[in-house]
Amino acid sequence: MRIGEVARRAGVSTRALRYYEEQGLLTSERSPSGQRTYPESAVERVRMIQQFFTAGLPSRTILRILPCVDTGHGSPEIFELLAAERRRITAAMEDLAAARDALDRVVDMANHPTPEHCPALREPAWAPYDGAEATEVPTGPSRATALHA
Amino acid sequence: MRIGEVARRAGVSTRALRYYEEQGLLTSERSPSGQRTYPESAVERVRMIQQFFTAGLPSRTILRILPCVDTGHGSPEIFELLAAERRRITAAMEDLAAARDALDRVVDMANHPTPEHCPALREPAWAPYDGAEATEVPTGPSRATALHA
DNA sequence: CTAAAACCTGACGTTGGCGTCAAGGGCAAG
DNA sequence: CTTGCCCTTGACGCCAACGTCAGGTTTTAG
Repeated sequence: MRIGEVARRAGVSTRALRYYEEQGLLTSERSPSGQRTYPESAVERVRMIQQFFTAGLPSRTILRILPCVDTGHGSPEIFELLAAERRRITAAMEDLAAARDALDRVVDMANHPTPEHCPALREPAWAPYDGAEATEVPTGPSRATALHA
Repeated sequence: MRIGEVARRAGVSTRALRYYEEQGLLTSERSPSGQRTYPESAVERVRMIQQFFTAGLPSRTILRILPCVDTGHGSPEIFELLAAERRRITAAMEDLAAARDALDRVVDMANHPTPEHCPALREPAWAPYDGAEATEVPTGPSRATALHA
């Protein structure tokens, strides 16, 4: 299998695959003409790599984990690394949950304008912020709708 | 309150606070000599900003959310933005859970060196990931069956 | 045979949330 | 007055996972 098919099937760019190889995360055979050739298992390997990247693991960490995946065993240091990353992930999930709840609180506050749930109405602390400056952001007052997230 | 105390109490650097101000996320009065002065509420505000950053919200998005926090109401676009970010966060949590489970599988694999549980030595896939929908999604895989309530 | 894909190797660009000097000003204590 | 700590603006550095362009080769379809 050549690089393009792996990329399509794994849902990444060919650039990413070459980058993974550069980082030592992925190996490839070469055809006589120099083109990369991959086994079927590469697709899954790439998906796993992607999963780890998505979870915020840096490539160097993944590089240390993958041999353990390949061989099926690892040193105590690797186990500690795995445990540490697991803790990091758990902490990140808690942070995300907290931020999500914060967003929910914002929505609730906007839906129920009661002073009890609305610190902005209790204290005039950040209140002098509202009018002139907060609506327009960087340059030129003429751009109304350039927003598309 | 001056910048140093806000920084200490909010657990960020003074550089970060100046950066927030530069991005329009935080305002300050100035003393006659030009030093920044903050109200008590700034500490809480900074913590909220940090929480959003930790959750992966870019500063421009936070910039659009904060006025809603301040005033207690927002336009429909803001509500859609909040909803979209909430979905992003939920998806990110699912990705994290999937990666965590992948790590757990690595550990299990290393603890039980039986070929049945060792995909590196066998054929079958080792993730609840099915390659069926691997057609074309360039930005971030975030598909996971409901494993979180 | 030819033209379009697909592939190759560099190599520079991007993005964001700061860190980190650099060079100076303000202000209380001794 | 001077020491020392905190503050100011400005500007460059950084890191990581690629995107993207350039310029050339290989494979494939017609």
